[in-house]
Amino acid sequence: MPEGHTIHRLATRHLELFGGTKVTVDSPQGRFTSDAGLLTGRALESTEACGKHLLHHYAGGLSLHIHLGLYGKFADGRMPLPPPVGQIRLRLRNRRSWLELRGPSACELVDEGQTDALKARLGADPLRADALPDEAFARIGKSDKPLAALLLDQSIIAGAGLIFVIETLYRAGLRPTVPGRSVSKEAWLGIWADLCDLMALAVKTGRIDTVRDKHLPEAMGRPPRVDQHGGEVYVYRRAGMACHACGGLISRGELAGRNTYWCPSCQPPG
DNA sequence: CAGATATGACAAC
DNA sequence: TTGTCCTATCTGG
Repeated sequence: MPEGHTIHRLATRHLELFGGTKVTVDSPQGRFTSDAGLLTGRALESTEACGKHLLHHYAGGLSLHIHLGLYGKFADGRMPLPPPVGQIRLRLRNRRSWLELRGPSACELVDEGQTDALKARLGADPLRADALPDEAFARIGKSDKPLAALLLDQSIIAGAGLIFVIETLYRAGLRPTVPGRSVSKEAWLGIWADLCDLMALAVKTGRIDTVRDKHLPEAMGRPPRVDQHGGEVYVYRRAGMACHACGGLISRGELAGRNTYWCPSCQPPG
């Protein structure tokens, strides 16, 4: 679930449900109990997504910082509260709605200085209107590291995760392993624009779709893809399957402990 | 029912 | 590069 588009949707959703109201917070699991007490009774003033980080800003200069990591998940609904199931780190409610958080890698209270520090260590977020691609290119263009690793580095680009990165590289015709140094300024601007488009679409739809119209199932006479993240993609988790464009078999590799995927002929080496 | 796996990030060698 | 953390879900036996 949690790439940047998910976090941006959550920021909007949480403000809709809880903005301007005082919240009651607890931690059925017990790992956020004392902090829950500090939040209870405060009004949610605004929410914000910075890359994959979610911030709730509460009255009195106190903010809730959440990072979902690999497994984190939110659920919400209308009151009354359902009986707690599983490990609920944080539960938040007002008169009308409830919110549950499970499995985050970060769930903590922070002050303004800490939110500033967080933002300072993040790179450009393709989902933020004010983001510019130049600083990222300054780092990519002088690095020997694989391009996929550079794009996943949140201090270079904030918010893109494995699916967006792997799919964007497919669409650019570049292997995940090409060194950053080998990417031209023009190629980089194309990748950046594509990330902005794909991620903005995902914010609208709530799923990651990267397949161009001419390669969609309807156009290609193939069955639509049904799986966990739900979108139509070219290569992510499609190792051994046929490339939608050329019919060749998709490859899988490993990069810093994560799976990478590419089409050997659509993304030629070097 | 055990084991593997997951869209992430970090510390420690 | 390896290990660790967090939780749910899917796989195979």
